[in-house]
Formats: sequence, C-alpha cells, structure tokens
Amino acid sequence: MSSTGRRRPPTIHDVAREAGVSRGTVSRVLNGGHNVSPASADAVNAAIRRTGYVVNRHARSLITGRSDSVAFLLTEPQERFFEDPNFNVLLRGCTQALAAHDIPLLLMIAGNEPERRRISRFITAGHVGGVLLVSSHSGNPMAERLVKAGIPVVACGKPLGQSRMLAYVAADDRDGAREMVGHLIRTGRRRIATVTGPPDTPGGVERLAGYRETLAEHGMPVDERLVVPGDYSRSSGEAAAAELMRRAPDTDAVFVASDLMALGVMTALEQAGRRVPEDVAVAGFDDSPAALDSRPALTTMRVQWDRMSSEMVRVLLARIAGEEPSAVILPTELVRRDSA
Amino acid sequence: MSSTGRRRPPTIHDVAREAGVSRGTVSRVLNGGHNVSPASADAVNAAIRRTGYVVNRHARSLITGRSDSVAFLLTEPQERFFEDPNFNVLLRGCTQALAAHDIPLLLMIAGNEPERRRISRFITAGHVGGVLLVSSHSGNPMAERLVKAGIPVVACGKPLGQSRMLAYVAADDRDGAREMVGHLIRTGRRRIATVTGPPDTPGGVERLAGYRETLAEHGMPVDERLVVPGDYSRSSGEAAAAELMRRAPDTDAVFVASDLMALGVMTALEQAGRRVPEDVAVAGFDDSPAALDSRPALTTMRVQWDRMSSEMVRVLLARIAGEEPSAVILPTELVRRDSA
DNA sequence: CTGAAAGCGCTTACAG
DNA sequence: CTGAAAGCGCTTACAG
Repeated sequence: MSSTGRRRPPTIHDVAREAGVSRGTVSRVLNGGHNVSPASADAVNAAIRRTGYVVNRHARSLITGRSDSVAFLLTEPQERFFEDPNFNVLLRGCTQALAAHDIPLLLMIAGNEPERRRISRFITAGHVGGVLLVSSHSGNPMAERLVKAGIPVVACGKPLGQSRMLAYVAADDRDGAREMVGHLIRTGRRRIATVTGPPDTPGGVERLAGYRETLAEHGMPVDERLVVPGDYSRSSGEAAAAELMRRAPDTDAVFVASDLMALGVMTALEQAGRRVPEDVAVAGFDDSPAALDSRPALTTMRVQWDRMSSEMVRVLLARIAGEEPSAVILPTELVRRDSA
Repeated sequence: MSSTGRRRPPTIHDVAREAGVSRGTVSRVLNGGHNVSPASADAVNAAIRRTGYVVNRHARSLITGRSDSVAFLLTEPQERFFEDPNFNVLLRGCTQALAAHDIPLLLMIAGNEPERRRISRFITAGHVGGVLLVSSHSGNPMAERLVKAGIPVVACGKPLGQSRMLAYVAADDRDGAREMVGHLIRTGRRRIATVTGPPDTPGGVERLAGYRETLAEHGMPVDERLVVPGDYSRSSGEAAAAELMRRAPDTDAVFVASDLMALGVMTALEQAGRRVPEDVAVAGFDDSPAALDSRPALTTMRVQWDRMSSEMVRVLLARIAGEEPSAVILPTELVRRDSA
C-alpha cells in the first residue's frame, strides 16, 4: 500500500498514480463516468477504495462555483417554528434524508431584513446548492430573490402567490378540512364553528375553504359568526373559543386549523363549562405529538411530516439536477380519537 | 465604479487593482492586517467597500485546509433531543450566536455507528472548523475521535469521564439540586423522594449528589427506597411516581431531575389520589416551557439555556482561535410556582 | 511593509 | 476515450 506517512489525505493525484491514469480521468469517473472506458473506470474505483480517497469539496466548489450543501432556511420570527413540534420532525427528517446523499444541511434563520441580506449574500455566493424554504406566510421576500438568483428552492407548504415560481411540497389542506368537517356532520353536529389560521398562510386559507365548501355541499349555510381567526398559537385558540362561546353558545363542534390551537380551544371550553366531546366536538389539524397528551385525546387530521421532509429533499435534488419546479401534494388522514 | 458587467462577484484581484496594491497585501488585510501599513490598509478597506468584495470561502478553505463553519452535532438516538423543548432553544441560540460572526451552522445527527463514521470523515476532512457537541450520555465515541483529530470541540453539559479533554458549558446541576432540596426542607417537607436521570448523564449524577448532600447536611438520613431512577422521559416519571407510592406512601415531596419527568410524576400522583402540592410537593429541573402549562404550574430550577448557547459559541470560537479548553458552569435559579 | 510566485485540489475545454 | 494544461480565488513563505 502507500509507502509515505499517513498524514495528509489522498488527493486525486494519488488516485491517478495508483490507477495508472491521468488526473483528468479520475475526475471524469468522479463526475459521472462519462467518456471513460470501463477498464479505466474500474482501475480508478479500485484505486479510490485502496487509497480511501474522498473528494475535497472546497477544491471542487472553487471550480464549479457551487456547493453541494443545502440550506434549511427559516424566514420568519423563529419563535413560531421553534415552538411548533412539527418543525422538529421536519428538520430532523430533512437532515437525515440529505445525510443519505452525503449532503450537509446548513441551518439558517432569517428573522429580519439584515439577516435576510446576509443570508442572501451567502447563498448567492455559491455556498449552497439549494434551499429548503420553511415559511408559511406569503409574500416571502427571500423566495423571490433566491429564485431570481437561480438558486433551486423548494418550499414547505404552498407558497401563496408564488406557487408558479417555486417547487413545493404541501399537505392537502383543503381536502383534509373537507374530510374533517364531513366527519363532524356525519356524527350529527349541526352548529359547526371553525378557528382559522392567518389569512396569509396556506393552512389559513385552504382549511377555511374546505370548511366552507363542505358546509355548503351539505346545504348548511355558513354563519360568519362561527368563523373566528387565530394565529396558530395555543393562546389564540383559547381566545377564539371564548369569543365563540359569547357569539354562539349553541356551537356543538369546532373545526380548528391546528392542534396547538385546538388544545387552547379545549381549555377555554372546559372553563366555559362545556364537555368535550359531549357538548362540543373539537377537531384539530396536524396530528402533532401534543394531540396525544390532551384529555380527551384530540381527533385530528394527520399530516405526513416525515414524508414531507423526504419529498422536499427529493424534489430539491431533482431541481438541482436541472428538473423543472414541481408541486407535491400529500394526502392527509383522519385520526379519530376522543374529542370528536 | 466598475466598468464591466456585474456578473461575476469581485475577487481579491479586483480589490488589489482598485486599491493599487498587490493581492498579497489585500489578503493580509483580510487576515488580521499584520504587516500592513495603515495607508495600504485604508486603501484596501475602501476598495473592499467600493467593490462589494466578499471572500470566497472555498478558495480560502482550499488553502488553509479548514473551514469556518461549525457543526452542531447530535450523537444519540435523536428522539430524545427532538422531544426536548430545551433542544430547540439551544439550537436556535447557537445558530444565532454563530450568525453574528457570519459563521454557518451545519446540523449533523450521528445516531448510529455508520453515521458516526461518515460524519467523522466529513469533519476531519476539514469541512468544519469546530464542533458543538450535544450529548448528555457519557462515553461518547465521537468526542474522543474528534479531539484526537485536533478538532476544537465544546460539549453541552459536563462530559462525564472526558471533562479533562473537552471544553464544555454546563449548568450547575449539583448546586441547583442543593438549592431545590433545601427549599423543600425549608417549606416543611420531611419525606423527600427523588426521581433521578440516567446514571451516565451529568444531570443524573450531579442532581442526585446534590440531593444526598443536602439531606445529609440537614441531618436527614437518605432512605434509598425514596431514590427512584428515571430516563428523562415523561412516562418514566409516571412510572417512578407510581413505584414511589407503593414503596413509600408517606412521601411528602419529590425532587425530580427534569421537568418532563416531573409532569409524569404529577400525573401519577393525581391518579394515586394525592394532591399537589398539599399532599406531595413536586419540584422539577430545567424550567422548560411545559413547566408553565402544567396544573399546578411547576416549581423548578431554571437552567439558562439561552446563555448556554451563547457561551458554547464563545468558548468554541476561543478554542478555534487557539485557546486551551475551558469549562463554564452557569448558575441555576429557583423558580417558585405552585407545585412546591 | 510589500510584491512576485508557488501552490492548495480539483474541473474542464482542448487536442488528439 | 485520454492526457496535458489552464485556471478557479485565495494564502503564505520568500526575498527584498
């Protein structure tokens, strides 16, 4: 084997010597093996194995002007995400899906404009091969900049108003809402309220749309007093339910646009002396871990967060490889527990 | 200004021309400004501003053999961390503290041996300037490898058995335990039990030690039946409390080594017909967000997770700059709520 | 204090 | 299919 000291890692030059070919040929094997004879390829691969060679990414990036790493980019006040249990699942899933391709994940938080500028500069400087964009609110300024700079971007959730320019992976919010509201109707509920997400988020828009559609299809007029806005926080759910009890004490079901808000809704209902589900059914959305801990256990729509992350990575790698932007919509699933 | 098209970003060469100096001088300014006349330095800095130059990290890393990025490395079955609310605080804090220095954070999860190998290779290949090691269990195989490879490492929490070779930042577990147990004694409790963390974690060892010491100092013999092991999970707290009620129904206080376990303890006590805090006081450790949501609200020791992350980054940067490993112990603070 | 030059490890036309 | 060569943007002894 190698006669010299084991200090510095082998380079493409060592591999070339070991394989009896030129450095150019080694590089060609490394980059897809085009225009290389099978015999040369075999020799190179064997040499790579023998020497323990691994490509120097810095040298490669210096030439190509791009990096193989991927950014996981948060572009909102981070509190929201870091409170959200789904966020962890997503981050972990993306890290592992990328690791399977030996691609490092860079975590970046762009909560304000200076941060956004700094990060834009970093990304457009070629330090990142693509971006997993996690942001639920529309009108995201980062998205446009990155896309214009030619950076492959995949969004998590449908980017309202930008869905034409971005690849994205999202849950089927509207269909999920339809299924849940249908469930409430089938189980005999007649005064069905909803607590919505913010109107500039896909979950806020689509889940509400599904609610409206389903009521209409069942010939149940939508009473606007039963539509109360929330902001996905637990406390906003609590406030919404309190408001609801004032506006329409005869409410017998609440379709809530997120589990976290649903927990708040249950707390407020309890305080208002309502039993769940006997007096009021409560249904959430997301199937977050907390849904299991609540009492009664929360009936909810499951969003496949694990698949979400693997699909995001798959679509991003496809984009990086040159494919056109595409949208992936993942179905949701009714998880019936005790609250509805 | 520049006469050519704005396509490719300016290089050190552009700056040199603009400043009327050689590329070597520009590089010297970039790297600390040693051996550069004030006049040259000024000219270079002005040129940098004018051209909008930013260093190409790939080229720099290719030369120096190291990177300025930092890894945030998890080395255990990730579930534990991703369930832990403190983890989020830590991750976010580190990301932001590093961002302030314009240093990217790479998230890596090494849950099994193949992953550990892959990541070790990546890190020792110079793709990372240092490592923030997050792992509570002792005997971490990564730590030793990295240290031996000369990678600056800072651990979160005292690395049992490896504290000599690693820099680390930790909460003062023992002191915190002493304060809490003292509080329980001062408020009249006499049969004080404890639910511990795993014996191979600093929190498991130190918080138990503080418990024992404090009882002893107050002339209260430690009854080993009152020491029940847990694993930091909520359910282990539940099981521990149930066991405790069997072993010693006259227990009037439980010092629990984590908030999550404390929540489990409260659930089990409730099921056993005990009132908290009237019959049994319950005290946690960590001051995690969940401590606020419990009913009664949990009395606990606050760990300064936000400072933890900024200290970890500070110490790591110092290590990278050549300083010797150091330990930082952060004080904890008694947060008195309703449960004790 | 400063410039000219070598070189980091790789990729990619270019010529054969 | 293959090798020789140029070059990516930077740092760092080396002379002066």
